[in-house]
Amino acid sequence: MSERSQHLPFDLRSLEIFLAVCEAGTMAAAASALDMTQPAVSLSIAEIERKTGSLLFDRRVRPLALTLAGGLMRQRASALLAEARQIGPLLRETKRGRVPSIRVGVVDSLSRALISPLTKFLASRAGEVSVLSGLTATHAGELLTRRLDVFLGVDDLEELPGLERWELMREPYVLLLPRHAGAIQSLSDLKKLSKSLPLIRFSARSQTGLEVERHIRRLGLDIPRTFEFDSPYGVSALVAAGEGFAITTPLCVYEAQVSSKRIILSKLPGPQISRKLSMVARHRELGQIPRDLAEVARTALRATAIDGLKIGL
Amino acid sequence: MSERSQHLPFDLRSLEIFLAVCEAGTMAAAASALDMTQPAVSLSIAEIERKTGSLLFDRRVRPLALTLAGGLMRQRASALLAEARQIGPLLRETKRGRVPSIRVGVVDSLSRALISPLTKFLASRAGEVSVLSGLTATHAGELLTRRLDVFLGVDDLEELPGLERWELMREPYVLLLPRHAGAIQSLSDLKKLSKSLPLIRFSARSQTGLEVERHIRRLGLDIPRTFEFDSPYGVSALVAAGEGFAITTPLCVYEAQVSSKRIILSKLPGPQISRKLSMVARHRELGQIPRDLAEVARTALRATAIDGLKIGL
DNA sequence: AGTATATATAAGTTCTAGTTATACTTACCC
DNA sequence: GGGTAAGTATAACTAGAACTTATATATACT
Repeated sequence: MSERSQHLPFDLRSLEIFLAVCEAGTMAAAASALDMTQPAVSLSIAEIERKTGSLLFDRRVRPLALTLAGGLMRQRASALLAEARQIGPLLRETKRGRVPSIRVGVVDSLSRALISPLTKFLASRAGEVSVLSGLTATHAGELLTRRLDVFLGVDDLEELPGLERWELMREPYVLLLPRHAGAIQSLSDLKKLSKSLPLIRFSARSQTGLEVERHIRRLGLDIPRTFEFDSPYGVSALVAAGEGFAITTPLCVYEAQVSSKRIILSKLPGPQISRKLSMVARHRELGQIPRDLAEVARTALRATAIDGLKIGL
Repeated sequence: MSERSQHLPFDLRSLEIFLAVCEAGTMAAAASALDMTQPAVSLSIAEIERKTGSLLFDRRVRPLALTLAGGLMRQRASALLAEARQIGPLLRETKRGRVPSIRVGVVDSLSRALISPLTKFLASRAGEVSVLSGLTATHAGELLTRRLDVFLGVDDLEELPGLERWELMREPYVLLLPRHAGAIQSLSDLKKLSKSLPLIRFSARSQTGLEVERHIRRLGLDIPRTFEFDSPYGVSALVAAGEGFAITTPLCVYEAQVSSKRIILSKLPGPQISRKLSMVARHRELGQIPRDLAEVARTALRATAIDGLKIGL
């Protein structure tokens, strides 16, 4: 009961009545427009005034004049009702399996491979489609704060509850070398290479960068930090320019679209590592859409990976 | 009764309950958070679902999962409630004679004279102040569609009901000539002038332009249409450049701020005409504010008109 | 001032949102 | 797989909000 006091000083019905009075100019006219009696309208207005503690109309004049507070209430109330009235029809849309708007985050290294097929699919399931590129870590935060509905990236946020996850594919980390570099067969070849050419790195802000770094330490390589990039294009472009070599993945290379004449992909010597690409959405909020979306993404990634092979792995 | 059917399928209270369930994950938990019983929550949710015709939760799983429609409802409902909760506090602001936001239109030719004093005054009466410049005709439309609260211009919209009007001042139309032109004493001097120099006009979209045009016809002058401008600056600048002469007003000239070395203001020969500057607001919606605002505007215009005289009238 | 038109108040009625009590589901655990 | 704990739905009831009719009071117009 004590809770009730902090409640809203009006409900949508009373706002409808208030607006009807604003339009009609008198309570009596509003009452007949709303098909109710004049005292009901009078009481409803009086109730809002009592609960808000503000007079909305100046009763000393006829037709009624809005007070300062009343004018403000009119602006706000009409906006509020307009939005409220949209909701019902929007809900009905979802019954055809369509959602009014959907926002998807795609990690930079997949955007070239996925943006077009995802958008095409989503257009059939949503009225408004936003596809945002960026880092997985950023997207994870945005998913949790509801600025994104789904993201596709390299972290499945295993530790967080309330999410649904789909594995899209795994891809191996590989060596990306300038065409002129010799073949790298063994770990000692790699160590030698790292003396003559710098390692072009993914920044530690990216999940991929962190994994590469961890692996380098595991291999016992101690390579100074010279170049680092947030984006797959930066890494591949520098390798293509002969400025260094990189540890990356086929899809990252595909993403960058650098000329395949200037680069070679080769197997990483020593223990193999791979990265897992996942899709993450809030638990059961989008019905069938995530499941279908994951399938579309898998198909697109498989197709791209096959193309990616042509680069020369 | 038949009316009731087209009503909104929820009210603000039921949205609060719905959101509490979304956050709590179960109806029972939401009920205790809201300090009510579980069946009440269950019934409230069921009622929204019945009225919207959309299932919001998937009951076959626990904790409850949002359906497609439920996810959408969650987004919309939380936005709607956030706005609704702002209204109460905003209304309270108005009790100190302050209004949360006010939007004022000022006709271009007064903006230099008025913008600073009006803004200063409004800052004491509103939390958010917008002052927009433009043509009176545009502002009139915006006033009626509630995108403006007040405007100051050259039309008092006499024919429209539901508005309050304040006269700010009258100012005479005058001749604006390049410094090198000879004195114009009589109508025949003016006719002669119009053979050698073009008339720089206000566009017919502006109220001032229409009045000037009407007066020219009344004087029997037939002057070809060469230059026309929406803004006072355009007109004055061309006169200052020696490209023509104009029929304008002191405040329009002041507005343009062209060098007084290049221009002369002189009395219009023949019958005198003047323009009336008015302020218009929707009837009794802003309390005392319009009355005070009009006084501020009058003071500012008088001060400017005296300065304006120094230009050389 | 008198009349017509609005608004406020009073008293009674209906209907809704809440209650308690209980039956039914789902999830989980041995 | 059956038993148990936790959650949800349904039924029957109640308090109070939202309306109603009836009537008193205030404002505007002539």
